[in-house]
Amino acid sequence: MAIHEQYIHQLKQEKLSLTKPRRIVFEMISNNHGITMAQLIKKITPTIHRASVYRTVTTLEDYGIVKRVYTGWKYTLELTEAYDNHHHHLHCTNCNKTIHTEHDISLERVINDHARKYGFSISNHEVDIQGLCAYCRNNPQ
Amino acid sequence: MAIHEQYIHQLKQEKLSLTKPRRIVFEMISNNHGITMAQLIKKITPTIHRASVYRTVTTLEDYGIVKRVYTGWKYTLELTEAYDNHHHHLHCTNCNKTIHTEHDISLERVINDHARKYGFSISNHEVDIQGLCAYCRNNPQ
DNA sequence: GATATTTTGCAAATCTGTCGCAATTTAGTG
DNA sequence: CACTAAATTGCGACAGATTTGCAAAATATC
Repeated sequence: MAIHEQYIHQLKQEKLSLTKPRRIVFEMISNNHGITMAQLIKKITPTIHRASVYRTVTTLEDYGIVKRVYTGWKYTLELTEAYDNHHHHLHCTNCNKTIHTEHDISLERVINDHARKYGFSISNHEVDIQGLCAYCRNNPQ
Repeated sequence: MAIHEQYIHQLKQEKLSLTKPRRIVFEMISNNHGITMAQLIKKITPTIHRASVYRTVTTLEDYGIVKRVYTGWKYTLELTEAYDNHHHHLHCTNCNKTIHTEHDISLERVINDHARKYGFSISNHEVDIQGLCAYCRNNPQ
């Protein structure tokens, strides 16, 4: 099922109206994984008002459709695992690009074990890795 | 060597003056791991001006002495690995407390392997785990 | 202690996110 | 398709967080 249909279906399920902001914000994020709030607002103002963008993102976050991913200090927006594959982020501090990694089962397992040692039950986790990407390593300066 | 001396030594090395804000901010963070910016400012205002606190934290961050750790949306301040043991964070979404975990060599290894698959060389990484702590699991509601 | 340099304090500006409320849009329903 | 109730938006104002320019003060060096 296309994520677009899944989305509309979930909205209906949750008794949320399908409004213009909700259509555009979702489309924007799903076509621009890792977009920042500032970029998002810039792109769709004045079609959609700033306040509505914030409200929409918050709503979609509450319903587990969108999430904020912190990379260092700023955050970017992505669809959650329900709409996209679970992955982690490699952020190159030189060229500033972010690589989205493939799902890695041993990483997941070790993280779970780590938390379990403390009697902790995980609902969610993020791994934020910073360093140099292959290109920047091989092309210094 | 006491971290205090290490700090003074590094400042000199980097040709940074040892000023009152730099002394107090460092001391505050090392004695209050996980303090928030707001708490920090509250504690040392008006001795040190807000703007100087921000500037100092940013400087110490640039030199790898202090780091901001994001837990969900807000961040807290800590000394980096150069001044403290490397660890990760278990954030309980119920009681809102954060557990600082012990160094876990297999977790480190898996994270390194994960990044290496992409030709990425790690300089730094954070693992942010959210869920329920042992206490809140056993005492629901 | 004099001097050059760095850093601070301050006030103003900017940025980010939130709020109340009237006007608009949406989802049903006949 | 028109009608109505409920949900949601746009807007402007607002609160808090962070940054900036610049003159004054503190620091490091000799």
